[in-house]
Amino acid sequence: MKAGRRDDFPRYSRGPGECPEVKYLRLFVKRVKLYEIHQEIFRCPTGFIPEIRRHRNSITETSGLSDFLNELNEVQRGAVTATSGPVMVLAGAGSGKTRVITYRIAYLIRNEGVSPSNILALTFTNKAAGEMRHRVDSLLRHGSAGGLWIGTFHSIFARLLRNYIDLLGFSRNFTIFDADDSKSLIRQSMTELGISHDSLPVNTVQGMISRAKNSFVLPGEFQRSAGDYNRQKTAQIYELYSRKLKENNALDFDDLLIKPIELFNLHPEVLEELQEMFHYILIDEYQDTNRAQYLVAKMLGARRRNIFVVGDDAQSIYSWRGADITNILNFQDDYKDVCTFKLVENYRSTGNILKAANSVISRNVRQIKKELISNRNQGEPLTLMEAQDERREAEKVGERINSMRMKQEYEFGSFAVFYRTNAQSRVIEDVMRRLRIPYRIFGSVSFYKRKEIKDAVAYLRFILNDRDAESLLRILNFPPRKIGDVSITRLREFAEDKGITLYQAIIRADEGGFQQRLVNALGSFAGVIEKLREMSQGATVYEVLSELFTLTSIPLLLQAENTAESLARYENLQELLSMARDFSDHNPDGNTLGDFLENISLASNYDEAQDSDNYVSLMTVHAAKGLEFPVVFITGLEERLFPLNSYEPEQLEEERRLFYVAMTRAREKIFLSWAQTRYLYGQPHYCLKSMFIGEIDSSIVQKESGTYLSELAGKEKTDTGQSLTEFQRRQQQASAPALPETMQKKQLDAIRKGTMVHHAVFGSGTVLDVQGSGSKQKVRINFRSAGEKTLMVQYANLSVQR
DNA sequence: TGATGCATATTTTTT
DNA sequence: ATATGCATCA
Repeated sequence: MKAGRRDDFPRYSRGPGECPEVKYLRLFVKRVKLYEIHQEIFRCPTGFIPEIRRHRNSITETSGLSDFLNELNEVQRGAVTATSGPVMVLAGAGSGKTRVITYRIAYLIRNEGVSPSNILALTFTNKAAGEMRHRVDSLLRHGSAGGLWIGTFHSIFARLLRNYIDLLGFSRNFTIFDADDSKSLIRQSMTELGISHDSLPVNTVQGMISRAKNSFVLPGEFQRSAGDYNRQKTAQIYELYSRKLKENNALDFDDLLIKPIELFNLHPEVLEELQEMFHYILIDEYQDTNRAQYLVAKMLGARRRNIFVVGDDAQSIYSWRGADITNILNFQDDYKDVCTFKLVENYRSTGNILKAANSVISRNVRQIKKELISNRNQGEPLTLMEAQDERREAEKVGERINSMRMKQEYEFGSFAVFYRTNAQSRVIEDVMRRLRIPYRIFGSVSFYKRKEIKDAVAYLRFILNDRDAESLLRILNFPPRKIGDVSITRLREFAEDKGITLYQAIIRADEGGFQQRLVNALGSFAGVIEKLREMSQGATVYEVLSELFTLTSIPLLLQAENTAESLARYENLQELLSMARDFSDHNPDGNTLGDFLENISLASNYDEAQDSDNYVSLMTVHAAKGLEFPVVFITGLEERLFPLNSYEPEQLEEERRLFYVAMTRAREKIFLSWAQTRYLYGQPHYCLKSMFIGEIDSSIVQKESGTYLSELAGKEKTDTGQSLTEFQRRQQQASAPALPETMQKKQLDAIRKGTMVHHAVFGSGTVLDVQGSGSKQKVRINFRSAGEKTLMVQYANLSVQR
């Protein structure tokens, strides 16, 4: 993400008297007309006189804006023009959320004379940031949005940290570690601490650390509050991991959010400076903010309190990543004088689609009630498709796409197929290919996560930051230089002995008493690095990368291998090369190696711009958020898949929101589908229809035969789950009798630590421990009469006791 | 040191 | 089914 120019950034050393506000702005107060639209929709404390800051030069031009505001409905207009003090906009799906933010920014600049560089707009995705910038740009005269701070939380704070991080003991050329890098560092930390990866999986630790960071719990506090054994171990790992990050002069994604908070706490003068900088703060997708983001936004906005948040609690689907739905639910408590606007007029979907979505989401308890109102016609009913298995399901989807494309005026690009888990995409993909339907999968392995790309990028990273040992280890023996694990271990010992970094050890390898062959290899490696580093001072990223490829012959090696895979990798490297060239061309004022790397680190695989080709879109429901399609297929609507194993009410509510997001993507038509059996991890499983199907108003759901579900109400009531409460349904499912032979394993998932089980020979006992999974799963059980035994789940024929 | 087979673990993942 | 990490052998 590129936003603004580096040089409009305030220097830390600059005194407060010189801040831009004093230079360009003067203050005056204006009474803003309060919009009295449906009291419920818009409430604002009475007697509230907003303070407005204006740009000296544009005070006069207020009239030209009326046309611009006419493009908004009343509530939207209210949200755009209430420019002072805290504002919350609850924007239902398809209600013109982005429009409100962009118009508000344009309004601030054009009408209120705010300087763009005093506005900070935070988003979650690069795509959203890009779109926002683009739309603001086209609302304003070209160029007048320059200096605007629009970007993702991560990219904006990465930029801020580049200027201040020396205050925290990092240097400004820090590397941003992605999830893989940090996993590997965590793994290292665990090994050093002698903590077995089996008893405490790396993924778990990574999750716990990330969650701690997202909640702004630092290692010290984590340690203090660590209750059980695993958490205590994790506390140690967290501590060591943080130290290692510092040694590497690296920040992980979460650090980009919490380091600013640490910085502000330690250096209030920096915070003040930024508070003087950002007069207006706007946050998109506020329901997805985690605690760290919440804190940092609150700190930045504390002085002027011009904080504007847009979100929809019903679309909060990232709680498992630390998003804290209470941030939006409690916004009104945090800012007592908040103006709240509810956007409920939906411009996207037909009446039936909204009716369906409303009927589903209304079952959630934790929510801010709001019902979307359609301004379109009723449209078609939803269609429910049942298939024997997932293959047949995919075929039905494909056949529908083909027939609708023939009959009606839909093109491939009108269709989207959603699924809950990525694993489901494979079959769909197969079938699409067979039916010759052009498709595109969103969110498969990210370009930047591919090995060859990561290797090349690791070189670039290391050139910039020679403390980045993670990258160093990646490239030291790639391409192979006969520097193996043994040599690396020795090298590390040598480095530790001398108290120098690994790279310094490489440079001084001749002092280490290593084999001459190794010294030579290390020397030639260092030669490559030094040469590239020198070059990187003046040359473009493209030139450095080309030189890298020449010096290391990585592309040549791949070409020589001449397998389909190696050639694909070769192509990817070429792609990287042309990306480097594009980058230099498109970012004339920020195209250093560091800029390029930051861009790569913070890019994601969902960012790719939609090209003009005409294809069906395949993606997970998560990836679909923020998009819309005329026709939507929601597949795999089965219990334990969608909703995915969620017995806790909170999780179930999140699954329901996810389903809500899926439905509200559709403009004209929704197909719901489920399969009676499905392969899961290579094992066939019988499936039950998802409870969500039964939650939709049955008068607008048609079977393929054309019968409405409401007509079947008497016969199939229990089947659709409609007459059952959620609780009853869960109960029924938990005790679902006699799943067929192959299904038993699934049911045995219920066996975990503490479960009471019964065994034909040993009698009853308590599960102490579960090891492994699948057909090799074993359990350790303490039997009341027979004592402790370890049994294979597969053969033990255990039954769960309640 | 590199290649090969074996065991293991598989939600979602804006950055 | 499939990818990934880990241990063992050539």
